Formats: sequence, C-alpha cells, structure tokens
Amino acid sequence: MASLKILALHADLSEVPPHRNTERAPRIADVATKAGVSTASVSRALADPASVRPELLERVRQAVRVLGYTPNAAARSLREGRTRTILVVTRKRWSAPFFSEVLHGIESALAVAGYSMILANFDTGTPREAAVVDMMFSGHIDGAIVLSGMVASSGGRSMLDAGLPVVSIGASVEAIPSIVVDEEAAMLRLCWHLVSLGHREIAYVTGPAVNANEGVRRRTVESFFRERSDCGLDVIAGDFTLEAGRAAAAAFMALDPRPTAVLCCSDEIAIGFMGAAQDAGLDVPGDVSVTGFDGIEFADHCRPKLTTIRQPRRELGHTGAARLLAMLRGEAADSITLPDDLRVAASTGPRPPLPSS
Amino acid sequence: MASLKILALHADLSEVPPHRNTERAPRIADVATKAGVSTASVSRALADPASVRPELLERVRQAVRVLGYTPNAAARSLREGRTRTILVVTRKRWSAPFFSEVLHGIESALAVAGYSMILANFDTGTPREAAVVDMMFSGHIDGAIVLSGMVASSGGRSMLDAGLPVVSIGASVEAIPSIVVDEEAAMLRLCWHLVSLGHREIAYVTGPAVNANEGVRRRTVESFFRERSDCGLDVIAGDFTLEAGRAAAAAFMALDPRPTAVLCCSDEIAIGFMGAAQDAGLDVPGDVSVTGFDGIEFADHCRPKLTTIRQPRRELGHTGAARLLAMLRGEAADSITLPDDLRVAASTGPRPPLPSS
DNA sequence: TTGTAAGCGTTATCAT
DNA sequence: ATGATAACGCTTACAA
Repeated sequence: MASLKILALHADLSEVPPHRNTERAPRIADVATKAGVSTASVSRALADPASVRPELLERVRQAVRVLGYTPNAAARSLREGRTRTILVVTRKRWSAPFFSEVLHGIESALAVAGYSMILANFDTGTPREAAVVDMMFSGHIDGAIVLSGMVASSGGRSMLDAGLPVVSIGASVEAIPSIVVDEEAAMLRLCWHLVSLGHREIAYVTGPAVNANEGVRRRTVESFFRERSDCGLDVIAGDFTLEAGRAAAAAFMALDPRPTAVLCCSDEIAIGFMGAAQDAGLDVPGDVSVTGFDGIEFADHCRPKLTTIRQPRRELGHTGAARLLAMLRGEAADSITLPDDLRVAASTGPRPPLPSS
Repeated sequence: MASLKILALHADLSEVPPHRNTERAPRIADVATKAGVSTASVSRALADPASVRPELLERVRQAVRVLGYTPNAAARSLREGRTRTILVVTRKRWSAPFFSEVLHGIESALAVAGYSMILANFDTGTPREAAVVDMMFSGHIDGAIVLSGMVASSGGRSMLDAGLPVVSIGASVEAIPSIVVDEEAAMLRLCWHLVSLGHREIAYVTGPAVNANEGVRRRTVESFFRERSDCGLDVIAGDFTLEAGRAAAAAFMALDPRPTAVLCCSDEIAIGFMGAAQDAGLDVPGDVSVTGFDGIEFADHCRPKLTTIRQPRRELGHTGAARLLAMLRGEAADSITLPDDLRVAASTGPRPPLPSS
C-alpha cells in the first residue's frame, strides 16, 4: 500500500490499477482521454482490433490495462439491445442428481459462447412465476431454457409471448424446440424387460402429479399394461424423492397379491424403494424386481445396482444450449431426440417361482 | 384469437396485449402517452404508488396493463447503478447433492428480495476465471457468493478488487464473511467417535487436492492422529466422486495392516467406498467402519446408513444470501458458523476383535 | 402533485 | 482510419 502511494506521487493518480471501491469505475471516456483518442476509437479497438491502426490499438490496450477498464454491461446492453444472458427455469424441487448434470452441460456450452446463465425456480401461481415471466419482457435476458416441463405464465401472458427464443430440455413442450429422449420408447423397453422376465403383476410408482415427465411415463406404463390382459398393474403415488420411494415400499407391501416387479418414475424413487423393501425383509430382485429412470450416478452405487434408463444428461444440457444459441443467431431450430440407453443391472431378475404374497 | 381481432377493430391497435415479437416492446414513453401523463409520473407511479394522485395511478396502471409494459432492465440498471443480480461462483465439478441444496437456499432467499442469480463455474487459470473476474467489474452484478472456497483472480486482479460485497458459503475464505460449519470440530468428533469405538488403525480418503474443505478436513485428521502415538493413519487420495470412493477401496484392500476404519472426505466418497468394499467381501461395519461428511440424502439411503456430519445445506445458502443482501444495504457483515450435527448410523461399529488383515 | 430535462456508459451512424 | 454525436430507456433532481 505504502509503495503504491509513493508510486502515485510520480505518476498520474488514475494510473494506479485496479480502481478501488472508493473511486468511480473507469469509463470508456477515461480510456479515450488517457490514450489520446476518441471514445469511438476505443470502442472500435476493443470490438474489432483489425479496424484501427496498430499503433492506436496498442495505445488503447495500454490505457485499458493501466486503468483496469471493463466495459459497463448495462450500458452495452441498453445500446445493443441484448444482454448475453439467458434464463434457465426450473420448477419445484428438481432432482438434483439429474438436473445438476444438465446444468453443467448448459453452463459450459453457454460460457464458451460468452453467455451467462440466470437460474430461476418457480412454482405455479407464486409471485416467482410472475417474476420469471416479467424477466422475459424486461430485456434482462436474450432467451430461455426451460427445465420445468412447462412455460411459466402470469397475468394473461406466458413466457413465450415475449418473442424471445425458448427451448425445453428434458420434456417436450408444445410450440418450442425440445431436447429430449424418447421417454415413451424408453419406458416401453423397461416394461418389456420386466414382462420378458416373466413378471405379470407389476406396480408403478409415480412422480409428482404436476410433472410433465411423470405424465408421459405413467401413461406409457398404463397403456402398455391395459393392452395386456395377462398382466395387472398397481399405481402408487410418489414424487421424485428417496423418501417417496420408501413410502411407496410401505404401500407396496400391503398389496395383495403383491406384484413381483416395480417400475419407478425416477432413480431416486427406485433407490428409496429398494432400501425400504430390503429393510422389510424382501430380496431384490429375488422377491421383487425394481427399475428406475434417468441414470444418475447413485444408480450404479446402490445395492443391487439399478436397472434404469440412462439419459445423456450432460449432452441434453449442451445440446439445448447450443440450440438456443443458434436461435439467437437467427437460425431455425427444431426439436431433437437424443439416444438413451436401457441399462440392465442386478435390481431386476426373473419372476419368483411362487406367488410372493 | 378471433374475438381479440374483432375487439381490435373497435379499439386502438396498440391496445392488444401482450405485444408480440414483431413489434417493439413498449417503453415508458408509450405508457405516458396512453395515460396522458409524463414519463416521470409513470416512473413514480410504478416505484412509489403513494406519491401520485390515486386517479393518475389508476390511469397509469391501466395503460401498463393494456400495453403489457415491463420496464427495461438495462436502462434501469444503467441509471440506478445496480442490477439486482448477484453472481454465484462454483468451481470444478461440485458435489451436486451438497451444492444443489445450498443453491436452493440461496435462490429462494434472493428471489423474495427481488434478486436474480447468475451461476458461473470456473477452473483456475481458464478463460472462464477471467470472465468471472470481469463480471465483477462490469457492473453486471451487485455482489457475489462464492461456493468455490476461493476467489477468482485474473490479470493481476481478484474478484474482491471490484469492491463489491462478497460472501463465501461452505468454506472460510480470508477477508470475506464466510458462512460455514466448524469443519475442524466436526471432523474431530468423527475421529473421536472412531477412536472411542476402539479403532486404532485408520485411513483417510481425501477430496481433490485443490479443494479448501479437503485441506481443512485432512489437516484436522492428520494432526489428530499425529498426537496419538497409539494410532496409525493412512491417507488415500481421492476426489468428491463415488468412483473415487470405489478406487480408494481398492487401495484400502492392499494396505497391510489393513485399517479397521475409514474417514472419507465426503459422503459420496464414503458411499462409493462402502459399495466397493462390500463387493470385495468386506462387511461394514463388521470388517471396516466408514464415515462420510456433508449429510446428503443418499447417506440415509445406502446400506448400511452412513455415519456422517450433517451440514445445514439449505440454511447455509439462505444465510449466505441474507448476509449478502445486508451488505448491499450497507450493513457490515461478519462470518458466521452454523451448527452441524454428528449423525451416527450403522456404518460405524466397534473395532473387529481380531486384526482384520 | 406533476412535468421538464439531464445523464447513466456504451455503440454505431455519419461526417471528415 | 478516426472523431463528433445521437440514440438506447430509464430515474431523479429541479422547476413549476
């Protein structure tokens, strides 16, 4: 500090970098003055170095360095009409192991393009939903990615009405490009897997009723078994938590006849279910086969390992962000289905020889 | 839709809300014109309803509603010198189950105060680190919360040099208010827990070397056992992943004499470790006791349940955000230590009677 | 209580 | 190639 002050005696005070909290941040005009050029030249030099004389460019860069100048984002946004910020919308308590990977994919793809990400969570009908919609109209962001399976609406207008590009990841949303896996096909593969193992009495543990993915997954299961007169289906209500899985196991134990296999709407439900079933003395898959959905890391580290559908979480995020960036460049974008992967593990096995009730 | 158009025939076209993507978003001047007042009155009516005549207020609100007006964030930020946006900084691949809860705490606390959250991830020395530092100086945000255990630096200046309020959550960072649990005390409780169960040969599985929490936890363990001549400590390198836990178990099996207890730097490591140890034929805690750290949900749903330190994740986030908001209001803020909780479960038990090697 | 107008810091148009 | 200057849309003195 002392040495800094001594230095300051010999040089213009404004040459001490970086500016501290007490003083005003340097503006482009300060840089222009120090470099002995106009603000227009500073702006040009920074935006398009090739458009100015090398000598001028160097003077500007020197001044920027000395002053510790960083362009003001608000002024730039106001002038350019864009913010290089995009909104990522979630809803309710999302499944952390699933969405965190998607978020990483989004974040890294946006970062290399120079975009930032605002993360917002809303529940339907809350003030927060209105805030999300307002943000679409405020010019604070250039576009949005919804992980919420639906678009927020408030006061008679929806997110989409702002006219900004919007993509959905992880769930098909009408009228906007969606990056998804074919959940219906994936769930059917799980159904066939169980049926081919001989199971005929099956339970399905749902996710939260408001969830879009839950809707698709449940309807798929229901229609599959409705068409098979040799099979029976029980539906147990749950949500995307380990605790819901445990609770579902309790409900499951009371079923008579007790199904020999359980389709869970998510891995977390399945893991919670398995733990509680085991605590109750059941063997997995000896007494009951269990499947999940999503392919989170813990599905590989529970015992037994979980049969599930692996979603390419990172790639979903990455692809969705890339799609949105393309739309921001004016390109048209359509929905895309990424490949998923049925991962058969030790949590599913042949139907027990005797009725397990 | 059809009815809207018919309506439009009778009314001014600009009365059709909300504005669509083809047309320019309404400005405050449009509202002023429609309401027959000045822009200043509109601004006042919106910011401080009590400061205008009720009749004028109603006219303004009506115009706002009809036009679908939302104030432009960039213009407002430029003028006010603040953005109501805060930056949340993570680093490397964070532990999803831990940080996602912290993020929820942050997000909800900020949301009720009308603040948004930009989420950024950086690795030291990458362009992304420079971008994070630049953001502090760009006026794009009003403050920052670091979950990274360190402040980003680039080009000779650090995040802190911008003079904006910054708080750290989950790790003590010098020179900024930090919201933490007493990790040293917590880790000591785990050490005592194992020693009091009779364990004398103990292993510690580290987190990633660059991690601040890992440093504290490891040093605590090392100094604890250094002072106890009747105990031996092996250190196994890992990171915050389930896979690292599995790998550590392999290294653990090769130790001779093999420790009878393992302290893991995180729950995920511990869960991975337990799974691999069990796969190798070891009983937990019969052959080896295992502890974790953090208290993620899965610690309650693995078998056996994990002895660990519960961090108040949500509250850490909530408190950190509240602290930052207080600093933005000009209040001084200091560090705060939240209570944690030693949660003893079935993964730890008495030292095996015979040397387990 | 309300209106007028300056100014926030930048980019881009238009001269030169 | 560079400089002067007009927006961008808002808030807030200051005037009325």
